[in-house]
Amino acid sequence: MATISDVAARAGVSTATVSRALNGKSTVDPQLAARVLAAAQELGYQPNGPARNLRRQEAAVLALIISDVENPFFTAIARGVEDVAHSVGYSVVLCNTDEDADKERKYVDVAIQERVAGVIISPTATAAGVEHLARRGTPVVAVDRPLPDRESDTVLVDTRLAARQATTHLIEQGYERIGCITGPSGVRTADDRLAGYRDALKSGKQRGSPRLVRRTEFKAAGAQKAAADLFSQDEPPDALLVANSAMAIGVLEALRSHRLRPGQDVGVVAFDDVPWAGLVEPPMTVVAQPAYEIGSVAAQLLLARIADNTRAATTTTLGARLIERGSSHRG
Amino acid sequence: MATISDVAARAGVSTATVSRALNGKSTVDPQLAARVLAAAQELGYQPNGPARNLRRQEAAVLALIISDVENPFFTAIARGVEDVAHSVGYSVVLCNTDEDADKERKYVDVAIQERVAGVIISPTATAAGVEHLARRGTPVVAVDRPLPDRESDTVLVDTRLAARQATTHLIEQGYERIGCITGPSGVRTADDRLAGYRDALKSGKQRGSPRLVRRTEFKAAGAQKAAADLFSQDEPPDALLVANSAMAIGVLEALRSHRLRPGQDVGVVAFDDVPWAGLVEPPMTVVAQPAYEIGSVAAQLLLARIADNTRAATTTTLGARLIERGSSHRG
DNA sequence: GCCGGTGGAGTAATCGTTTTCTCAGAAGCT
DNA sequence: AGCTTCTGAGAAAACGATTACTCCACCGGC
Repeated sequence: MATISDVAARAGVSTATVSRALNGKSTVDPQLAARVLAAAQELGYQPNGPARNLRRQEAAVLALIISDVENPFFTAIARGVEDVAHSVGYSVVLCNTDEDADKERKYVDVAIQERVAGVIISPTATAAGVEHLARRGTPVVAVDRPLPDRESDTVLVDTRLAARQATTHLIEQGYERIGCITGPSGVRTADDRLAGYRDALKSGKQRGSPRLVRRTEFKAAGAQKAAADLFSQDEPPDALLVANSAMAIGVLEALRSHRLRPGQDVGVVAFDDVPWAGLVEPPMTVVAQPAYEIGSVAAQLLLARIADNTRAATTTTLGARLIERGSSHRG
Repeated sequence: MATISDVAARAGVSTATVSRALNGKSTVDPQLAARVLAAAQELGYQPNGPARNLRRQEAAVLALIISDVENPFFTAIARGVEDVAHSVGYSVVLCNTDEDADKERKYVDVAIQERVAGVIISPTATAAGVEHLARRGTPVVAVDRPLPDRESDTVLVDTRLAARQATTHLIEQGYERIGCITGPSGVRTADDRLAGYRDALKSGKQRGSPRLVRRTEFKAAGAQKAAADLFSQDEPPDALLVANSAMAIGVLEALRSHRLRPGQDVGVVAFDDVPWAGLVEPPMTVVAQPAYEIGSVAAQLLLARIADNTRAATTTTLGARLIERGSSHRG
């Protein structure tokens, strides 16, 4: 593997000049620069990243730590981050925590060890290890959920309001026993969606009941059980607010096996506008979150903070949009 | 940020001893080792990755270069890779090429520059830049599609056979004008699925026709147009083999807008068993590919090759499974 | 008692860049 | 002409780990 000194030798200059020429730094005689470039080309020179990062004390890499690669919401965020990052020459490393505090801690440590320039994270309930980042001074942006204590840049969706609007929509459609299936207690988005649901019931003069609420992992299997459980009660719900798209799959399966038709028998609104939402029968009413935008905004904030870490921490709250389809209409 | 010499000073030993103690190398007096560990703990020491990688001439990182993070098939592969890699202490960097040769080339260069230990890639049609990897001696495993000329470890699905079986299934169900919507020419999986489709027609004594075949990007939008196009012909197809799940979404949308019922009017089989396949009406018949297994096998092969680069290149071909649901039955 | 072997720890070289000095020569000014 | 200023390029010092050597002390065998 060719090194910078091979290039220097071939071009008949010092390594310092090669470095300057290749990085377009300061002023190098154009003729020399051309010679250096040619030499590098001929040797197929690829700079040694670790050496560069060691010297620079920082890698042009952003770490994106999310809780589930298989959730379309997070992959859309990833795209938003990537597009922005790449446009300014940063690479993105995607890390998958599976909502597991140990994995999260491990990835945070890897991020620190590799001296990434910054971290975008959707923290687990405990936000394990993020204080290490703070200690080291690595810029952090939280997405989807805020960090518990640390103040940092944060990009959120007003998910409580969105949940409220979705629930209000169900009330307006005439549903009278509206249930809610949301994520684990302690996960902020899960709590917020539940809170928004309750807000709506209260202002809609409906009485809520713990018997209409279930909490489980953000997965299909858990939601299916929860829904089955709800529908085998004496007074089952006639509508459901579902906190994400994986859960929606479980709920729809449960409805099917109970021979309940979405819309007709049980109104359904779920979070996240997945591509297949329009294909089920009837099409599913959803709360569309601006996932791509979350990612791109987060990346921009992170880059700004990398450039200037003295900026005050900001919180950006984006709006969600209710997309009405058949699953929330009786007719 | 604490360095290894800070730890050494605090423990009253040399940096060499610290390094040995922390890496569990050779023999260090247990008492000393304990002192070192304590010192590291107290200082919150995190080794400097770039420095280590520079010296070791290799990073404990695998690059996974795929063509679409939003495709569940590829995210499932990613999980397979991750699980294996992490179990032996490697990290995984996920890179998204969007089927774009330039991005692919760029990511390959990044992988080389960062001196990753190995690369798993689903190459674009041109496999841009992979020869750089070969030149540098970086181990490579191809997944989903083979590399054009380079011989390397490869993990494939027998997608041609799967397409043939799926098409034969449609023939057996009594469909008589079976069409095919597949990916761009030159993409191996797209070509193979088309070939398998033709194999089946031939042995089923059905006459194929170019008017029943459409090629487009592996995306919903393209497939929707293609399907709309097919159905507005004089003699439209009465069944379709669809080459991936994103395309299936486009096809189902097109069917809906033409008021054609899957199964009843038009038989449908699509590749990839996505979670929502069972939820559409009627449930969709699919070809389930062992995506997670592709990833885990690929990671194992890569790790083996990292350990011993003299091994002969192998090709592993996994089978796919047809899951029959309602969309391919008339009744 | 001497010598080779060995376990355990320190010294210092090394990885390949970037970047700070340093310096030579050209150019500009009076 | 003599002085400063400026420009461009080289020499060499980092960056922080790993590891090949070296060295010391101790042990056992003869």
